Amino acid sequence: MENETTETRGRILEAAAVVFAEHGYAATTIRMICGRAQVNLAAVNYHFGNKERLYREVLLYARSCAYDRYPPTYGLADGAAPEQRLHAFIRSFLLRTSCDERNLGFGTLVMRELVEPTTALDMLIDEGIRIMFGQLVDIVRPLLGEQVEEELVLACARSIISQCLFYLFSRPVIRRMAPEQKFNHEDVEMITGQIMFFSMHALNGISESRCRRERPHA
Amino acid sequence: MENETTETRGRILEAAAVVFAEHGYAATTIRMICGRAQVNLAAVNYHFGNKERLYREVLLYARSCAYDRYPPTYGLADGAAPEQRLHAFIRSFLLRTSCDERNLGFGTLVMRELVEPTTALDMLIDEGIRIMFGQLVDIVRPLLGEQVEEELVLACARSIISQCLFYLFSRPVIRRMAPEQKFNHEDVEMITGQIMFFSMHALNGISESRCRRERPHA
Amino acid sequence: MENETTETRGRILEAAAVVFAEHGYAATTIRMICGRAQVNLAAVNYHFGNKERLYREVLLYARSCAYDRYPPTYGLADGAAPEQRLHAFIRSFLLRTSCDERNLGFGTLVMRELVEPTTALDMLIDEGIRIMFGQLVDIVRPLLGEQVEEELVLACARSIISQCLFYLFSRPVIRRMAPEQKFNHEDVEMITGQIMFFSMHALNGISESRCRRERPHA
Amino acid sequence: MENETTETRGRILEAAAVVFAEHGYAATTIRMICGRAQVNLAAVNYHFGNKERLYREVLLYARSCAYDRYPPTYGLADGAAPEQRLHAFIRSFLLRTSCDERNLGFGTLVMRELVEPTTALDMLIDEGIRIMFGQLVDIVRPLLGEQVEEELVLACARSIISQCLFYLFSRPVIRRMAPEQKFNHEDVEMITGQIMFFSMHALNGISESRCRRERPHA
DNA sequence: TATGAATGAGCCTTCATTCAT
DNA sequence: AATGAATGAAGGCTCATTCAT
Repeated sequence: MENETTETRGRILEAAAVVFAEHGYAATTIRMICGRAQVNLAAVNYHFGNKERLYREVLLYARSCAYDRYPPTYGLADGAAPEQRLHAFIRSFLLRTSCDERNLGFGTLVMRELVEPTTALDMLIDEGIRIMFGQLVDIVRPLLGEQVEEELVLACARSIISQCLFYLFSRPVIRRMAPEQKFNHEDVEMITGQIMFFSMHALNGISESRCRRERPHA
Repeated sequence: MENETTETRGRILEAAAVVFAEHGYAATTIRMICGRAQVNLAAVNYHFGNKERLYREVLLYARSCAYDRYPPTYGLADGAAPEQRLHAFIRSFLLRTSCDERNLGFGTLVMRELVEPTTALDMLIDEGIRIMFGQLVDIVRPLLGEQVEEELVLACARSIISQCLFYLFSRPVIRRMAPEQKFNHEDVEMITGQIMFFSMHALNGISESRCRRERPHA
Repeated sequence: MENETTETRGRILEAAAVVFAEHGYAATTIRMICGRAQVNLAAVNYHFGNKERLYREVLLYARSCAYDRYPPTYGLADGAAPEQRLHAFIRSFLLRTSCDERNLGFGTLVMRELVEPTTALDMLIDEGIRIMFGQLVDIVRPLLGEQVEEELVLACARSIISQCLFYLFSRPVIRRMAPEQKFNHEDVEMITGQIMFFSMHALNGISESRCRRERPHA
Repeated sequence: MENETTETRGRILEAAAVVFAEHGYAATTIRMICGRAQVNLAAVNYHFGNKERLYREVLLYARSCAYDRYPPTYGLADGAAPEQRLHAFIRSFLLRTSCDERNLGFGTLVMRELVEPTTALDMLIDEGIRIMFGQLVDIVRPLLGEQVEEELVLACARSIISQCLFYLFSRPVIRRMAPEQKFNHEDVEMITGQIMFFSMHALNGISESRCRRERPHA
């Protein structure tokens, strides 16, 4: 065959991503997935072995879809300044984890994995989260000025990434408290601006205060 | 009698809070709860009607326990300055949602509810989250200077609360990436400091930039 | 309650013995058992934990039923001669393992366990088969005369017990080759006679030949 | 071509014999067989129609293998005396049903069929067991002297064959009670000797007692 | 001739819930 | 107030078999 994966296998994968994202691993039944994918109940077992292995493949599949669409350098020209790179990082992060259907629920899946870790979390950390956080650290470091302690860089990176995660985790709350927010693309631009606004003021403030301390008599 | 709750009922409540926090609503079985509480399997349905109603009562119970121990003004003298009030807010938030057993898993329970909302989330929002967030907004507003738009205050409050939530959500990841972090009381003090450091620089920077724009010729 | 076991539990036990004997462990479904016992499908799990534990209890239950009805000394007066004791041993063995319904399929169950051993076989050997065989050895020994080597006693005991087992294992064949055989009580008496006839001639012959060898000049 | 069986078909047959012998008909899955034979999962149904027909062919195949290696006259010269013919019969029976791999589990397969008869048992009886038993009867008859009733001959033949079967059926028990027994070729010679010893004493004793009764005044 | 893909049936087990006491 | 017994529903998984190629 030309296509390396069966059509059935692909249909299961797409359906499973949506259902797992919507209901979580435990509450998702194989029957739900097969019903949505319009395939036989035993197909999951045939193609993936069992529910858990299907879940792991779904995580990888959704991640690759989301990252292919929105890499951390999304919309960024080569040789961009650190501030622009931070902007692109935040924006692509939000887009990647938004509930756009074509992300296959990637954001929600990871979020669920954080709250109810399975063995798949180690996989996500080792092959994704660690790298992603490292990229952020490399972006933040030059923004803090020269010779800044690594621990401070890490703390600032955490403060920034936490603001991005907030719009992932608090989506249900915001949807209830402010239903007019839709988290569509315009909202993402606005939220990116707010996070940038707050964070750049913080980083600049920190950078300046360290300069003053460094050269107090200047 | 004043204490309308029997001992059995109380034992179920305490056991259920821990088990629900550890395994989540769906993965928790009534057998687990009754086993831990050393009561009969039918006791849950007798005292609480069904699993869902027990869960709602558990949320309320855990919240009241955590809030009683760590109110938002925890360790704060009357008439404190805004910056001190922000410090107390952040610190009490972290302590309240830490995994100290006496919090009965309150932080984890809320976090799970965010990821897998049930009808109980509305209850939590209306009777808790909204108030808590309002308190933060009232603390942040004066820190941003006079006549600042409410939308900006809200955005800053979100940026601050998101940093507090981060240490709740990313606990499993941090536990894997940096196992030396224990989230005990010393860690809370340190984290509070980091969040304050980043946020005060941001708030001060924003405040200053607005002053300059307001009175450019001064 | 007065009766120590529930009625449901007892009904399951009796039904399971029959069905396990008829179809074997693997081919027996819990549905068959519950259907026959007229109880809910989950009752097996409630009362016995799982299929395997039920099976072990069935083995013990059927054995105690069969042994209570036909102990190795069945129909034997105290101080009987060795030949009479052998007769009683063989007869009670055949009766115990016959397909009389009140034996709850004990013979068939053990036979199946021999062919398809599970962990339950160790239990049967340690608590039953070993003792039973030891009793036979103690009966055979005096029949072989004085100072006979133990290995010879064991070999003769095996030859005798094998004839008893034959009517257990070859029942399906005999039923097909000689359908007039019913293995009812009269048949058991006749078969006992045949086994005794063959075996006593063998034992007597062995005993005599050893006497001649011992005292060749006598 | 002369060899109408393909290589795949042959591989399945050999693998199936071993697996059926080891696990029994019900517990054997087609996956096990195809896995062992290194053929596609659908090959069984393609070559044999279904599991049951494969099983029947396996029985026939294993029997022909075992009988070709160890015919009832194995190691016997023409015109041998009845006692020698009995010795050869017993010895070849034990060898044929031993667990030597080249017997393809024939003994175990027949034993399982006795315990869990399928329609294949009729086939085995009509085409094998009946003939085999008739041969034994013809050997035993002259050993009992002249003009002996046929029913007595049959009973003695049953007593002898039962001793041979014993070492087939009680293998799991013996393996647990006396693990040093390996049922290799030396063991077969020894066991043959024991069965002969016991049985010849019996047959001789019966024969003599009948002579005495026949000619009491001699 | 041979196979990868797919399927429908069924099994063991678990669970929340209810009932009779 | 509390409990042991019982139940109906459903879930994950396995299996023999079939189909299209």
